[in-house]
Amino acid sequence: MAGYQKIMKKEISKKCENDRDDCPVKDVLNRVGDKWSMLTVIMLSDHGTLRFNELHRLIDGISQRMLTVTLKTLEADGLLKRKMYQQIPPKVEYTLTSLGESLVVPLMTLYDWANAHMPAIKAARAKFGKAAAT
Amino acid sequence: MAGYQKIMKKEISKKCENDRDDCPVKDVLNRVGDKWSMLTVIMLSDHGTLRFNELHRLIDGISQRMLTVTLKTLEADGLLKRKMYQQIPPKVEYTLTSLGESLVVPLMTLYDWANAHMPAIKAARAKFGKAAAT
DNA sequence: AGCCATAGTTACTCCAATGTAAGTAACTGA
DNA sequence: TCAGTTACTTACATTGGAGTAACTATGGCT
Repeated sequence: MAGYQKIMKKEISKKCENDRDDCPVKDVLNRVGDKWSMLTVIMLSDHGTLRFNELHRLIDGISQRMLTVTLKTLEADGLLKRKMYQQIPPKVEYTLTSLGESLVVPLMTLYDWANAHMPAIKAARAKFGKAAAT
Repeated sequence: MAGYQKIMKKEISKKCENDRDDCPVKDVLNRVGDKWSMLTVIMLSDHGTLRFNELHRLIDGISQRMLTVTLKTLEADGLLKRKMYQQIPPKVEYTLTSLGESLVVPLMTLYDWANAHMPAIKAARAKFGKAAAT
């Protein structure tokens, strides 16, 4: 393993050992790891700007409540911005901030890893299931 | 944004739109995003090989049950391997597989991002909290 | 008058993840 | 004889994230 990664490993471990309620990775994973945030970020990254109901239609299966909740926490974290138009019927547009766009990069890395190693993981699961059944 | 990323973005969106229950990123996030998996992987990555109680002491706050559950799912996914020694009292050693080690790399990317942008996120939260209180 | 649309909110339920506490088997040292 | 060790398992309680459905306000359309 490269020297850089060795140094980072030490650091990551130290942070999470001593400071476990304030570990930034845990914090970020709590956001990104929920059911809808990542999908929302990806949709906005792909389509640029979207209205509430456009997102609702695009993200298959999300309820109105979960969409508002997800959008609110993403907005609170500064990952997207809301633009309201004072008109009837209401119109609100959502767009990723540059912070939100920058999150797409590490997400991509994770996507690459997941995509590359999914077959290995599925094989391991199948094998484990068989071993447990024996 | 670079061409490579644009292509990846299209792909990630397509996968998650059409195939939402089999999106590999969601699957991986479900594992990595839980409360203890990432910490366990990091500890093992840092220390190489650890016994059950060594992990228990190292991961501050984890219960025995959660440690066994976490280790079992990580093992089922092929991210770590168990080595049992048939002796009394029992001795079991846990080590990351190469698959598990490879997961540390994207985790590092996420860590870098989280570390770099945490101040911005905290600032956004503080600002949002104030705006809501008004 | 009645229905549709937008962008939500409110009040509930439900379930899976997590936590707590105790029990298990086999041996060791005091 | 009895506590201590290791690596768990089992049963039960709790909690927070997610789901469902109904309700809100305003105006346009028919």
